[in-house]
Amino acid sequence: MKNFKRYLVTSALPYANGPVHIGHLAGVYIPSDIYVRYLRLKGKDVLWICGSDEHGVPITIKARQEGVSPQDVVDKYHEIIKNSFSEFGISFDIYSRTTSDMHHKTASDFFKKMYDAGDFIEQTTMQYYDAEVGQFLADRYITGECPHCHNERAYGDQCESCGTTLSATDLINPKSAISGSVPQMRQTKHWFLPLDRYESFLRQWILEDHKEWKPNVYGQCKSWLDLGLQPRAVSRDLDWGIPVPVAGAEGKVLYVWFDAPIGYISATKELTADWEKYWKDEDTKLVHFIGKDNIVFHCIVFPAMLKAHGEYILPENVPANEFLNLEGDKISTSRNWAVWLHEYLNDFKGKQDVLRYALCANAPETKDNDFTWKDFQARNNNELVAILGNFVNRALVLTGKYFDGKVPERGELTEFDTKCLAEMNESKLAIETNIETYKFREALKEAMNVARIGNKYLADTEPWKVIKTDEQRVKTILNIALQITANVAIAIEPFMPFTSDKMLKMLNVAPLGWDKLGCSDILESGHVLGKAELLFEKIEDAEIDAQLKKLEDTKLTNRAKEFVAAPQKDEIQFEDFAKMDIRVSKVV
RNA sequence: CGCGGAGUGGAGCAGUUGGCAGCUCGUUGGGCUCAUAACCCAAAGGUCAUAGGUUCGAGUCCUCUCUCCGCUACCA
Repeated sequence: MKNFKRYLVTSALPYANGPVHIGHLAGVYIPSDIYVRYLRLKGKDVLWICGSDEHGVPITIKARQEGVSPQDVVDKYHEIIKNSFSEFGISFDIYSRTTSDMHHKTASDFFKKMYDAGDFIEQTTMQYYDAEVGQFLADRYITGECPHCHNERAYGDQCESCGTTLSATDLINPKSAISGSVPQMRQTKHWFLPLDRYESFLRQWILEDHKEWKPNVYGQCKSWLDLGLQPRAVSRDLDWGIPVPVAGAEGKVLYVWFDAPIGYISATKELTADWEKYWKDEDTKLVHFIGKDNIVFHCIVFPAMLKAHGEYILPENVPANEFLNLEGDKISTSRNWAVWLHEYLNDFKGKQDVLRYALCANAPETKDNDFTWKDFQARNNNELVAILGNFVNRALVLTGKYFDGKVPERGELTEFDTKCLAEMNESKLAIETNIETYKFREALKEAMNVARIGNKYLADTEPWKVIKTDEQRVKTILNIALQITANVAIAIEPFMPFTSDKMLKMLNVAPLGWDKLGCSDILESGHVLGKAELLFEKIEDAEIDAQLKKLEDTKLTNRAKEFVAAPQKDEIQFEDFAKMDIRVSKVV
């Protein structure tokens, strides 16, 4: 395996048309935060890049709906998103945005360089145009009657009733989804990235050289490559975005999916003058953390762009996660079916690590998973409180009681002591291996295992009994229990940084590096410990019920909306009404 | 018959090249009493979605069927 000198980690740019929710966190930001924190603890040279994705049609639509400018929309959500991340300890080195000057220039130059090299093809096509709002319409924004099943609410790209893939021109009686007006066909010119030119390169690079990618990622790429790649438009007719930097391209901007990944580069440039070292040196390991919906862009389109441009390195891995559902239903921004981070922070003050833990322990790494509040409560009460918090409390309380809060001196170790310390050392390796192969759930379990070892150690050595007969032995026992506590603080840092911090304060020590993990001499004897406090508290049923009630209300609201929106049924004649057999009874 | 991922004890998940089915939580019984009724030990509980096939042997490979989720529509 190649030994890289530095790491460049990116996380999918959240789209700035709404706040971020638990799905974002579980799928992308927590895994990448764990990965980066781990690398930093190991003293690696690592940059972690992210920012808001602020262009594209949906933002212009949202702006129109709210009667504000697109800039107002992205300004608002950029702030909310940025704050949520910061509150949750998501430790980007930079959180930038694609409306920045640096990004406009970088993306524009990127396009220009490819344009000059003849990497695009120009094509003039006919497309639907909404004259009322003065905008060309993407297939999705056209509705009409499906030519196959005659569902009247089919979209221009697909009929959700019969599942057929459509083209907007297939629809009977097309209407603009934005204004409701009848769209006209107009001629428009666009630039296309001929992905087919990169097919053989991509086949070799992914299918041969990166067989270690996750099955969901590899399989998806293989499917795309086997189907054959088509040229893909990289421009749009829109007035919100980065203007296509070519003469005669007025009113055209770069397609949001062309400019967004370049945002990783722009943000790195903003962060450091040394940016080229991270993007252009073969000794850099580039890793993209994304959700499964982004696989094609990060594995096919963006690498093709980077390859075409010529100067950049390609990602070493793209560990995409699947999706997280909420209480059995798909998370949805439009249906408000989500746990919003800014709301969680309000409802569960100071409990960032609890959510981080619950989401990591149940992260959708191999398939879609379900977040339930009951599971959240159980994880907190049965694992964080009972195993982690309880062990730390036991070790510190016992030391306070018997030795006045000072680390006691260690005597000779028994065989059992040595065995426990050895187990702790094994945990270190297990955590490392799992993090490095993007198995964060398993890594977290191994980190928690260190606390389990601690609980078992105390249960087996029974210092509260031994103290009556052999104080020297108890000194050794508690010395080891405290060393295990210090180890726990290191092991959980990538996963629960706030808790790790609290533990360090309670142990009264400065931050410890990853290489200390597995050591049994972190705390010197005589060292005075800080004040012990509980790391976690139980979450009562009432709090969980309140959250469930909130979701139930959302469901009712949605149902009410749908009821209003549903078309009325045709009126019937009295004879038809009379055919019905209606009976009324009381359920007791 | 479009393509990809997934379907494993009550819940959530592991199972690498095919070799006696594991983990966390929950449940039951016991132990301990330092600790946030927490901790430790033990047990029960699975025909590995379904139906066939290859093999000495299949959760693992092949084929059929069913279900869920994605697949340049904003959303990880």
